[in-house]
Amino acid sequence: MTLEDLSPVTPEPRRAGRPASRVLTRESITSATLTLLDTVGYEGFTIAALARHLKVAPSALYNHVESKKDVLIWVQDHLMGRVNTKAFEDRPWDEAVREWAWSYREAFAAHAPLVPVIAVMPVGGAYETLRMYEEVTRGLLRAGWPRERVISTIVAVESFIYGSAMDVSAPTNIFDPGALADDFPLFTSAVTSNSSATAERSSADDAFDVGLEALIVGLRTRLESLRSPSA
Amino acid sequence: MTLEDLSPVTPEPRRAGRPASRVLTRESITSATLTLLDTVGYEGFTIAALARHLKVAPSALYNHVESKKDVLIWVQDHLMGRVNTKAFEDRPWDEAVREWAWSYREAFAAHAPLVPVIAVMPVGGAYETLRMYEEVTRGLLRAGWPRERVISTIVAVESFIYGSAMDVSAPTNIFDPGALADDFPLFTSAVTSNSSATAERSSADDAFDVGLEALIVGLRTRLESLRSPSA
DNA sequence: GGAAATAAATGAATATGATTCATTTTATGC
DNA sequence: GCATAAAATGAATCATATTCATTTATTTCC
Repeated sequence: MTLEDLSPVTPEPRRAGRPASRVLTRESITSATLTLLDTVGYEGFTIAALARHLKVAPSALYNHVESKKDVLIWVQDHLMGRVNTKAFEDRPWDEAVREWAWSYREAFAAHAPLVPVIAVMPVGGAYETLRMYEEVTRGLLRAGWPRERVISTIVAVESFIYGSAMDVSAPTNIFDPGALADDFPLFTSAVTSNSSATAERSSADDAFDVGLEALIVGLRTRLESLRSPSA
Repeated sequence: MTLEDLSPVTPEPRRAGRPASRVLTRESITSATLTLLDTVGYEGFTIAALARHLKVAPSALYNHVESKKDVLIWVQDHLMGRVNTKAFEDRPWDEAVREWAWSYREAFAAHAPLVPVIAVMPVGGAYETLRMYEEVTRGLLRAGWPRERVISTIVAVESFIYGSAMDVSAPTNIFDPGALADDFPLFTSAVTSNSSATAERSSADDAFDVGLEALIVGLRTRLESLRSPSA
């Protein structure tokens, strides 16, 4: 037994070469990334920091991903698992859309930097993402949406969700016109009135509610007109 | 006259020290950035490349901006000048919102990487941005929107626009489920039907139209209920 | 009108971070 | 049991943004 064996802080630095049992898996990498993001945010999320959390050398990660972006893709698919689609099983479509949309925004509100990535990422191979879409599609079809209108409906609501998820991380006083207030009096007074009107919930929650309810009303009208192709 | 003076390709390398007339201005930097972005896109947009276009040393730019992000902020405010708000002057609010939203999306569709920046950027000091908001606010107020509801209405529509602007740059086959098609049959068939349904316009345009029209219908309902506070 | 301060350029570091490569060790397939 | 592939280390490498010392010109102030 050497002196090193007595030190509890530095277990044994792993020597080079393939270890007896694998240290890194998709799951361990995804989970460490989520912990790291919670701690240091997206600015502090570096390959070096992730490797440190996983107790491996940075280069070890490249046996499992091709780039840092791949890690983020794993994270985003994982987060899709938190999106609640169960109301599509047995509730009216509008209620289900409401529940789905709120949980979808919630899942990504704390991950705004992922949103631009998700928005343009092909879904092939992203299991959780496809599962989510499958369930939403099932719900809309059962409610009577024509099959060829399902995707555009989903994309429309999703676009609103993505924009709203980014809005959550905006500073509360984002609309403060500052020194230019006098040049833009109408907007300035609207901003002031808005602050007093939304004392309770956050301004972002309020706008999301407004937009989502408007979308649902509009989509209901659309569904009705699609089912009675008279006008 | 030296030999160098005869070469048309290499004018005179500017020597160190403040030049007689300034080379860099907010306008020259913004305009060179737009040209550069058109040429090489956001991946190729580096400080070195921008400096090359402007025929200055990279470090010269830092006399005018604090960071690369500042350049993007100038660009985004510039692009806001392309957003069409004139219908708010004399058209019904729903028509004006439609025109505004399409032009807003158009202005940023080719600049998707800016969207996450805009979405969380304080507007103070951004002149074109504030001007745009002022005119939208004027239009909504004139149409009878309560002042304290204007901001949440704008944010709701804007969130949809931001999400949709990112959607434009998504690959056309983004929803191809690939090898997992058999596991998600409903979604897969919806994707197939969607492709045939939107042969003419792009799928992104179609979804934007669906969402925007739904939003307008829903907002109209909301405006009516706000003006007759009976129910 | 001249000195001091400020602005705006150059060019040479510097810092950070992702990624690559050679090497080592171990597991796995035949 | 051997050949091959997988999975780790550690030491480069590379791309980029940013900083710093220096130079020159303009502007400000007495």
